[in-house]
Amino acid sequence: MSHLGSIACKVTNLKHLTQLHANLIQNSLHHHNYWVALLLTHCTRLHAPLAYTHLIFNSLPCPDGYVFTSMLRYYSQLGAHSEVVSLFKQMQYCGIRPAGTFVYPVLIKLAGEACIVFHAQVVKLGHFQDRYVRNAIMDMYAKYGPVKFARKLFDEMPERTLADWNSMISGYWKWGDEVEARRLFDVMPEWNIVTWTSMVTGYAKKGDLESARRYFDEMPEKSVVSWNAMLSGYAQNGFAEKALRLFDDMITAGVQPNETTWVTVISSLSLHGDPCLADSLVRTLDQKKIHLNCFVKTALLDMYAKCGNLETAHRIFDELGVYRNSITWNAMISAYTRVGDLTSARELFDKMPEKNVVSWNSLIAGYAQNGQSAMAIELFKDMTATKDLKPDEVTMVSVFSACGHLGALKLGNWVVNILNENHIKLSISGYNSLIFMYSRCGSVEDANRVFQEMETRDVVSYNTLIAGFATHGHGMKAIELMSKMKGEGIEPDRVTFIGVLTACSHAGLLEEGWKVFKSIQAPAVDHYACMIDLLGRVGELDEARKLIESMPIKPHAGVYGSLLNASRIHKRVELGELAASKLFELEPYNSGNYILLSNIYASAGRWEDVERVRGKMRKVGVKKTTGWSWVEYKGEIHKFIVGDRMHKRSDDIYRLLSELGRKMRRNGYMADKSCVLRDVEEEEKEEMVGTHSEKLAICFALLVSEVGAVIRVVKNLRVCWDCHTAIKIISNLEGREIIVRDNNRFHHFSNGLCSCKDYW
DNA sequence: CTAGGGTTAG
Repeated sequence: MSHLGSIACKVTNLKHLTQLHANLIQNSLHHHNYWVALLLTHCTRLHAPLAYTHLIFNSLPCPDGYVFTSMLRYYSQLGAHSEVVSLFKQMQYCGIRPAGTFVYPVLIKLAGEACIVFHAQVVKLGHFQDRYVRNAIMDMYAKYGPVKFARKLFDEMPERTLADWNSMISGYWKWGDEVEARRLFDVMPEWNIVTWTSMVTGYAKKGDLESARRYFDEMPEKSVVSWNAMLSGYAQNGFAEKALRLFDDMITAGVQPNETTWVTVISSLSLHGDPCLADSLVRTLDQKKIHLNCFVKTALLDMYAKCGNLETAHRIFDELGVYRNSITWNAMISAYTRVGDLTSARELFDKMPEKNVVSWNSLIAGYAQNGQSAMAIELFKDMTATKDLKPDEVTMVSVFSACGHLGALKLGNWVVNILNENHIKLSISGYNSLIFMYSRCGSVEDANRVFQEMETRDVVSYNTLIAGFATHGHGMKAIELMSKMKGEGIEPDRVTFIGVLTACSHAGLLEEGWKVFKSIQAPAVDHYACMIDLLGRVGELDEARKLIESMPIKPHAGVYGSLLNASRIHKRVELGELAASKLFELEPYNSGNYILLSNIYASAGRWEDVERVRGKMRKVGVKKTTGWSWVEYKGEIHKFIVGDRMHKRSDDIYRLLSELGRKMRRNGYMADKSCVLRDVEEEEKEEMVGTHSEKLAICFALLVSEVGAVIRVVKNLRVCWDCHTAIKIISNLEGREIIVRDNNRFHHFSNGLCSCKDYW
């Protein structure tokens, strides 16, 4: 017996546990309640697999109260609520009287919403005299609410232990009541490590790291838990470097890191995405013979995934087997979405047993970030149909972004309704995504309204609205907003200047643009590209060329792209050729450059050169990028591609198209080679042939929309110039306002005119 | 036996 006792003391991992188990079987002690209860306790501590724990529990012919209690604890740790309840029933069925001291704390922690019932039952059974039980109930109210009930019990207690004070304090932190938490801390008779640590965690969760650090430094003594609290405070608030430095301090202070410490350290390191660092970390863990529990393994999985090593990540995922929890699944799902493998991500998501908000958010964000906005919104619709799950701010950020990309204002407003219905509070980044959505949906007024409503704004808020002004061609407003942000003490960054210069460019504000450009300390390549775009659009092409020649840094494709586009606007063949030759070196597979150059030749009537460029395209093997256009109608996105025949209203659309063609000719519009009715010709056989997508989308909108309503179309590329002319005519003939959003700006057509100046 | 620390999504 005594040797078993010494083995039992040394159970620090699952291998030891199975050894002890084997020893018990050898000594025929595996039907002994005492030993089984001990084994089950170890199972809880070591997060043993469910099947193994069941095996131990089921081997007992008649478990007693202690064995049941151990099993309850195991389930409670897993969060297996229904199992706890059924085990509790089984216990009562077996006639085992619940030992309040042991059973109730376990049950109560799981009960959550059912807490009042348990509270009553405990009082009825007379367990309320027990201070552990009393603390457990109070702690339950403190954690799950209403926190007022906890306070009532706390105030009515005949005597209060330190644990009661501590429960109450962490309860207040949990509900965000910093004032009350601090007040209690200040008036309580004595403090221990737990008290101090709760204060550190409380402030850290609030994001007030200075206060957290102050309490941490003032603590008379620290445990690993205290260090871990401070570490995760830094890590959770995005200060990975500070966390790692604190970890060094911890080692210097001679504190042994435990598994929890490593979890935080690994997650801080994984932000670097450095494979070498990952390998050396794993070696360190191996050298120190650190036991890897499921938390550490999940953190490692995530780290490998972020370093681009998906094979190892997946291996860990497989190895974890029954140890997998929802976080493991989520980490694996986002590992796939990060590399754009949405099929695998979706597969995992569908297989996942218990999905939570993060699972949905990961996949929705995955779709949104990989250009599948419509899918993101579909998934969000599925999510809202799931009753026991509420979207949160993170969900909204992705969905707003998706609506913005689609330019789907009605959908966006529907999402805003859901936001209000669920009383979701938005942080700065939430508001920023809302600003983005409204400005990309064409409602820069709403974007501005949201911006004005914000209590605090960051540089992204300003940048987003400035970019919104830029796409709408409001140059002066963008410049004014930049002055305003300076006035409020927020320094413009690289992105701000890109926004303002783009705005100047779209509004033709040469002088103001120059001023802004000259105010940039060390302009980046992108700023040069914007400035060259501005010079080019207003016709200062030689100035633009001079600016390129004077650049202290190597120009990139954007710079020559601006020059090429300007050459197209102002029909400068030789300059266009120069820009194009650079571009064919820099990005030979970008079809847009070939198209622009051939358009320049076409506008000069140099058809042989047009043919030559097309020949070059074929030779290099460049395929024309497929452009999509879409229209929002009744909460659905209707998407069109060149020559689309897939849409269910296709026949009607083409009928309308030819009707429009006849109408144009009757009104004297000529269909010449460079304009109006020209569609992609047979010559581009291998590619998509037919009517351009924006024309199809507009026709669809004409069919379904109410008379006189504004038509809104989004295209994911530049509106091609012949379509641009055609849309002007359509707006005139049909008396309709048509708004087309490009990949970089809004075109506002009415009465045969367009708001932009750079198309013929 | 009660109270403090952990991994995932924007």
